[in-house]
Amino acid sequence: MSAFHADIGFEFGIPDIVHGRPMSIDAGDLLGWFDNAERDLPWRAAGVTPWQILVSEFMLQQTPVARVLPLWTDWVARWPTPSATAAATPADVLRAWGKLGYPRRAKRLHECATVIARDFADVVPDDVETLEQLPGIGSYTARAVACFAYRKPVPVVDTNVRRVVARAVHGRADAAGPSAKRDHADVTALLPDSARAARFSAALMELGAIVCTARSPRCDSCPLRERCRWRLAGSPSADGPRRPAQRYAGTDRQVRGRLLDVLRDKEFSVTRAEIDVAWPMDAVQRERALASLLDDGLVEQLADGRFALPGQDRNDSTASR
DNA sequence: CAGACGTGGGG
DNA sequence: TCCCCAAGTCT
Repeated sequence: MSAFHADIGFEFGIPDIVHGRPMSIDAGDLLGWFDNAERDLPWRAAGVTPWQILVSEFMLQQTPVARVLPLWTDWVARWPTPSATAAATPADVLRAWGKLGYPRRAKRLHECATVIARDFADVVPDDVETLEQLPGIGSYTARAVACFAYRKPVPVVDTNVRRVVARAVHGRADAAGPSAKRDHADVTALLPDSARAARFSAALMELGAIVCTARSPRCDSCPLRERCRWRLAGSPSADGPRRPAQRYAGTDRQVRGRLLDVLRDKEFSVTRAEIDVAWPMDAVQRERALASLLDDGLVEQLADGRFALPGQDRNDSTASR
């Protein structure tokens, strides 16, 4: 048993053999599990278009599935294509986004739709390089779209994948700092034949999302438990320093959220006074938050000094002429 | 590269 | 209650 453990040289890229099979993650194990455990998420249904998948990826950035679920279906029914989305005003899009969080994503999604409608004939690009150039699309989202919408065998690395790889392959309690080059190399090495690669990536993410979770992993029901290096090493706890938890209460982010909330709820524009009551405690902070919202294009000031969501319909009785 | 950027639910 | 964290992107 001790000799067994001695063979686990996870400091090196040696493809160790356990029970006659390669170490780390076996595609068959993972895919077999996924066939039964896959969640029935609406954006995975047959007939969902690349654009609609892209919308789900925007919404899922730093946001739990449970909070995206109630929004996505109505959203894609209302704006099924890039051109339909582009035809809406940013204000419409920001309102539909509601309190999903990080409203800049909504703005970028609208910008992304505009570019795709105008420059790509309303067709979402299928290659990572092109996708990465679009507003709001970074390395993860570009790969997710290429993989999940177009079935391309590209590595898709999100926080779930990084955690699963850190544990199962590297024997660490959690992922080290992100490193695109290393992360992609890690996953590329795991990818099975191109026919199964896309589903493998979906399965890897799914495992991290519902089994190999950050807080309390359910190793007992993990399809990788027999060869997971972290588990074989005795599931050691994390060693490195915890990065300080980010505060929210009292931050500019909270103020921005509060101000935007006022604008979302008003049908037309609002006065400076209405902005002020949304955050009366600190005028300096309030002005800073408002300025940043203006700067981000999330809010605009009208000629009469009132504030509104960008592209907001001004045709109300109080609008100046 | 560290820090900003929303929001709310679960342990 | 408080803290952690959830399919990242941009500067």
